[in-house]
Amino acid sequence: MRAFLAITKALSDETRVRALLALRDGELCLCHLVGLLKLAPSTVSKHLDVLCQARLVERRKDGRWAYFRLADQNAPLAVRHALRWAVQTLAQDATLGRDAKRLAALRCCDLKEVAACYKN
Amino acid sequence: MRAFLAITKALSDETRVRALLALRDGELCLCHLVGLLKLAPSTVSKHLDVLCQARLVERRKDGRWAYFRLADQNAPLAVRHALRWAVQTLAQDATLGRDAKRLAALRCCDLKEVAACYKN
DNA sequence: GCTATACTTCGTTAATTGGCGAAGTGAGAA
DNA sequence: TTCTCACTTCGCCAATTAACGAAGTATAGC
Repeated sequence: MRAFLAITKALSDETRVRALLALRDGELCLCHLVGLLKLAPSTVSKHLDVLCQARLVERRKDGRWAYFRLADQNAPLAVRHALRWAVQTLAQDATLGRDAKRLAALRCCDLKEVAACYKN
Repeated sequence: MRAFLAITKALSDETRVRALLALRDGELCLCHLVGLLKLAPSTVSKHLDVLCQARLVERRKDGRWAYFRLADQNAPLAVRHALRWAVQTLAQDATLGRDAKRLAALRCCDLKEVAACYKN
């Protein structure tokens, strides 16, 4: 029950769902997600932590950068099924479609450039 | 996205999950659920309303009694998949197992007897 | 009609949660 | 070793939410 509720709570916030689905096409670092979601880095970091606690997302540290990616085959069955359900259900979502376009652009940028989101 | 979040929010509270899964073996009236969950009738009614809004549960009025049952084949695909996922994932849950036992007893009782939960 | 009853709605309260900026951490650059 | 920078943690505030009891609604029985 605990693991189940961790998953449903993680999926019950639009910002977190957008962050999660943004990882469909491969890993991103936090500054990518900050650029996409246009929220404070601390806020985005916290959301990603919730997704990691639920095991929907995995974190990888590379130097100063933190990369996030969707859970893989090693994740619990409940997590994999939840991911599949979410991706299928939201396949046609308009907001996520717009996000995907913005992300395609962000992915092409140099990391240094993307990380300019911190320069305020 | 709106429908998706309605489902995940509905599933993100333990009380609601217990109420939902209690309906696995057929419909129940509110007083059954009040007896199971041991919460105020107004609280349980509100939780069931959230589940109905998400279309996970359907409500049927029969005289003074309100019966609730799981969504059927007419429900949206997203709802049916969510239900299947929840039931599968929580198949072995200890709390829900205990609930099932208590429910088996409650189902045998006369409705008048069950509705004694209002007599406080 | 009138009353009792099963449920819902409303208003309040306490706890949780999402947001922010400031301060802290730790790895690479200088 | 000192500084910079990407990120995380902390403390705060506003908004949301789960809980309750009281009041409202509607139906069965007298």
